[in-house]
Amino acid sequence: MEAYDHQKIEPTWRELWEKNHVFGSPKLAGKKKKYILDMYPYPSGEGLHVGHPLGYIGSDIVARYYRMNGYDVLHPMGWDAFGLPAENFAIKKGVHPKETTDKATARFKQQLYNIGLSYDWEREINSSKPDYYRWTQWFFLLMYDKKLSYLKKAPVNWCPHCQTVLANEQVIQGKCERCDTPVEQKELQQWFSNITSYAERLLSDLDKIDWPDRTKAGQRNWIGKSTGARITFSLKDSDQTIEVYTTRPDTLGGATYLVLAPEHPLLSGETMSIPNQKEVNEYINQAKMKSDLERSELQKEKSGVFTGLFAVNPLNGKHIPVWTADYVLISYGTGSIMGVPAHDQRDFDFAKKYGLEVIPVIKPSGLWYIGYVAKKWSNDYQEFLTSLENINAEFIKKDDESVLFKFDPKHIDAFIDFSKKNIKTGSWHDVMGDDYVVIFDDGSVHKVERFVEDSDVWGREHDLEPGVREFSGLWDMLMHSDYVETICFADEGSMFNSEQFDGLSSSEGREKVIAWLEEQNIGHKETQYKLRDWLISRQRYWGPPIPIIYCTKCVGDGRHEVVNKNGQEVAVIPVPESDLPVLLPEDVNFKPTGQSPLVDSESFREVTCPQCGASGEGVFRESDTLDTFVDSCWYFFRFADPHNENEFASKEKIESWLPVDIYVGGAEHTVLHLMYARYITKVLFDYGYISFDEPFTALRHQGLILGPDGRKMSKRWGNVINPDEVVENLGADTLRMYEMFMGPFTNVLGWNTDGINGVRRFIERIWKVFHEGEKITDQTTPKTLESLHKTIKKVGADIETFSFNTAISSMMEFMNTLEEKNETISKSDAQSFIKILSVFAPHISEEIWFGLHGWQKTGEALIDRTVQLSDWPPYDAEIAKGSDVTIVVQVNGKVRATLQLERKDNGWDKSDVESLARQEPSVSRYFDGVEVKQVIYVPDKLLNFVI
RNA sequence: GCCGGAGUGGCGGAACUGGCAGACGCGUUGGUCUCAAAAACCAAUGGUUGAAUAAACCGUGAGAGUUCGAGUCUCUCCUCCGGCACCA
Repeated sequence: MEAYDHQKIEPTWRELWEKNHVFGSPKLAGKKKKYILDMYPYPSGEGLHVGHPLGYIGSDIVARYYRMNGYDVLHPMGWDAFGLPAENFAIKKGVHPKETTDKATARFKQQLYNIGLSYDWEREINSSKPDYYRWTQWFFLLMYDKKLSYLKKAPVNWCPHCQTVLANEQVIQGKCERCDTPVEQKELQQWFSNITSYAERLLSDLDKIDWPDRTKAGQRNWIGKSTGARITFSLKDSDQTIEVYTTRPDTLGGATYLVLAPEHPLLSGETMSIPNQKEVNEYINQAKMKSDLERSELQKEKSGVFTGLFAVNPLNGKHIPVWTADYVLISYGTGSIMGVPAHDQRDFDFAKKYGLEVIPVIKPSGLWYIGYVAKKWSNDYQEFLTSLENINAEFIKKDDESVLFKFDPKHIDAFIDFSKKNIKTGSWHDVMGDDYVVIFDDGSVHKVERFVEDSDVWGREHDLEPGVREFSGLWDMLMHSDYVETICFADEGSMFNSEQFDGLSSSEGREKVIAWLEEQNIGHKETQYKLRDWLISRQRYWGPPIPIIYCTKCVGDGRHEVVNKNGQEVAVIPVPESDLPVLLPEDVNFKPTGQSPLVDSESFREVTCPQCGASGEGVFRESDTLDTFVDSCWYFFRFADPHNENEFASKEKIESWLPVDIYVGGAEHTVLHLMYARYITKVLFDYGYISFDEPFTALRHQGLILGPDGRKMSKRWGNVINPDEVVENLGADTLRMYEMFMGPFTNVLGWNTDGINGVRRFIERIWKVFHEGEKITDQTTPKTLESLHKTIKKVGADIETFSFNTAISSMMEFMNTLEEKNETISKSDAQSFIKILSVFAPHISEEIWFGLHGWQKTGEALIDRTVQLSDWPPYDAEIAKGSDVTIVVQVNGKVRATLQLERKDNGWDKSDVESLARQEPSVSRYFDGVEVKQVIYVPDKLLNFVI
């Protein structure tokens, strides 16, 4: 008896598979294809921990499954090898990024190889190699040619630590995604790509792809579509106007002031004079000093200054003040807003702070009244609370001293009634709704419409309570009471205080107001997106150089775009395609200076203008590099044709393999990579390069593996599990199976050393049964046969839905059955089981497979013999159903018995089952002296007596 | 605040279109083997009452509802995780 020795089995098979190119991916005419792709990794110097391969193992199983099911499968792997960590390491240690990257790549590859992943390594790609980034540069030129990439001076995100600009998507909560340094805003000339022109399609096409909900939601949220109106406000005593964007034109009547972002051009004073220019300038400078983070972190406390200007509310002609405040962002909409404090929380906070007018124009359709009553105003506070409960009041805030509540207006009379009885002398109760209703201690009831001053009410309140005397009026008092919490109503309702639009619902009103604005020629419907253009240039070294040459001599030729660069006029000359790649020079100083290190490379700087042939002074290259997300936005095309020297990939090969059928990777790429890749795909589609416009038909995210201590694996905690060690000690098959068995593929799970031993035990049992042949005879016993067919069915279905954990548990169930006394299996049925096992545990399966066939372990005829390329076994649906049925017998929905019956072709009759059930003592004992009202029967499943 | 996702034994988790809740594995307990231990194997394992492998009741975050029957459907609420967030 030969013990299971993974160290003896696994490396040998891996070598044989690789040598014989078992996992090659020819595309044969007429055969179905599956392109199953992992997000290609950044090869970090740290190497892999066991969490990294989780996704790779899952996709590998799926790839193997489809391969065995007769598909041509493309399952490649490559390296996202450009990027900041290697460069930062170079700065710190002086080792060239190329060197560290190549080393890390080799290590990664070895680690992945050791897990027995079925990649076609002949298609390996590396984004830092010239034969790859040549095409990254080509994509840039394509976008430039189609006016999709452009140079623009704009406020951009700048990371002071990394000394480079960042895309919006790389700023996480105001901080650099790499180093966590707060990001600054700088006005810089940068290369952008016009992804915003694809916003609508990027949004609507989400409907046609099979992606996780949260990922789609993340993209929708990032694109941030909103519909509303652009409204032009004219300024008092001036012919200038201010345009605002709003999603709530129905609240126009409530606009009591305007706010401009501090960066708004009007504030410079160049186009018109600003009365309070001095204060405004001070404020602008102050705002400039703040980082984005500071501006948003201080959001509780709003700030701003009055410009001295007044605008005219077009709906009611009121003169309203114009302010500037940094809660308004220049980058969204028109950079200015109308302040509607009654119906927007932010505007309300601002108005409250600066004492601006609040005019409500939307009421909540008479759905409720809001009231506030303090204990000190009531005779019996407890009784008052009980009365409130009797009218079904909903408590917003309730404690021993006071209560804030709301209730249905139909109870207003009841409220007035019990309030009258419960008011302390010298006090009053009040509620706010359609009206402001006040009930005084003498029983008089006052109703105030629209919160306007009412001398009766105000006078009485003033007389009754000393505290009231501090306030200048009714509104002032409301604003300083607990009502403030409820005065601002941001939902939809019906319009009032809005001239001809009174009585309309918000949704109707929106349309009508927009129509009216259009008639007056002072506004129109508008759609806005949060998505910004993609900033693609970086002032760093380790990336593909941007293939652009600037030439002063070509400025006048009228054929090239002219820009101002470093204070001089230059023509923008794209590097001709035949001159690609623009090689990344190696003789550079990596120190980040805020300029690309390429500036200092002599070999890089010296260039001849491809247009006019000039060189020397006045002709120079763009020294910025492309962001690594440009590398990764197209790499999945390259796998179809990785060695093509004439195109990024041939059209024919793209069409035969793409789009990617199943894409597997981390959820952290919700917006960055996945959005850019979709964008590039749409560009290629639009310009006729490809015939599809979504790159990834289906997307799945793998979960996270935490350390045994439940913390994220990290050197810092000393809880990193290295896959190399697991492979060494327990074997790649055990590692693969355990990672798939740990739990659902997408879950966050802790590594458990006991758990992996359980899987190892399972594998050893398989070895004992199949390799030692303990249970193999020439007959499969019926029970085992049924279990086998069930298992084949379930494993196949589970793989397709990424339910690997349940696939493995059904294989365990099968083994449990087979290992029961007297159960045996035939050789060919054993082979079927080994086939399905092989996608999870390829090495041991191959060993057993060869053993069952009596073949020698050699490369001879391996392609024809290997279990890896065998056919997925079919299952017999009839056998899988089983020979017996179990019918549950319930009395009033409670299980009282089960009937084990032989399966009948057309199922059991209700009457037969019922009479059998009635014979069961555990059922019939419930029938004494009661009448069975109803009997419910679900064929072959359940019988329920209702008594 | 908004948008997603999820709450099931001691733990990871099963449960198809509503139909035996807790599959499978870990852990735990008992046993076999052993001088002993480990490993391996066998058995038990949601909770309460109970001598019980009798029986009953309770059990899928909380509360209501629909239904003969709810982990699954509907409503309200709570908690946790993830993403976005002054986007007008």
